[in-house]
Amino acid sequence: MPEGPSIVILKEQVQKFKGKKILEVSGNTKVDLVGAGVAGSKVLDFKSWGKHFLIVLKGRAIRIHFLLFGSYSLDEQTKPRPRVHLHFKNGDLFLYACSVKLLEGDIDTHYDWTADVMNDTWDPRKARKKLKDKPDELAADALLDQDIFAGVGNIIKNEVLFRIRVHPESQIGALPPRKLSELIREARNYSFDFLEWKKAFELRKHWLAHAKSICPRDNVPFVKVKHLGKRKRRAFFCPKCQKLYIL
DNA sequence: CCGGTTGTTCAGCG
DNA sequence: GCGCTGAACAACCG
Repeated sequence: MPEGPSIVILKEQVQKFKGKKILEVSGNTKVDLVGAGVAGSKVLDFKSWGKHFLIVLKGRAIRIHFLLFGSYSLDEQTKPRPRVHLHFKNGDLFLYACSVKLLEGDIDTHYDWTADVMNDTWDPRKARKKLKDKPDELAADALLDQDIFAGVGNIIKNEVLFRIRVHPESQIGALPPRKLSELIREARNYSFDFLEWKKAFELRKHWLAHAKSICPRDNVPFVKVKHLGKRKRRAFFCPKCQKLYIL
């Protein structure tokens, strides 16, 4: 369920609850939403920041993070033990196996929207500046850094690196300026491709590197690393066409 | 039954 | 306080 584009889809799907009053709240979250008086308040907006799904109320927001296994359903409860269940006059929102937090105060004080690769205000120059401060960082780790590329997950990471022909263990500081620009540009571009493919239920079909075994460019077997970089995530890359840049 | 995963946080240590 | 490591958590699939 994770990765930024999936959250953007969720945000679109719950639009019918925007402006509506939460009539009832329940679920097994440890956050005391009932005691906090969430029932009775109106949803002012739904927002997303990277992989965070935000239910904005007056003066506060419920922050949902689906981690690896989280999921949701609309109107029908499809799984046992919802973490959060919001009941509206015109339907229901069920959130399962997610992390829940209550953010107090203006939502804008909690988030830098320009760091979200899917956001209208995404600022590639800021990303570049942050990357400049981490020359030793591996390209694979940098792409997963939510302070720089909020919303990018492991699939997007692998696909972006394949697209721009960069080895995941390349160091950021060793990338030629043009390559660095490509990395930043494709982190956003691929996220929007991901969004469209996911909406069409054909995401996997478009994977060129992630979970694949042969490079579609030159038929060479992909290298598969189980725990690559400091974030120790799965990596798939072509030893032939993805260049290793080292300082 | 076991191993693996589109992710993050926190305790424990040096 | 920092950086690193491993554990913990969660649900489902093959």
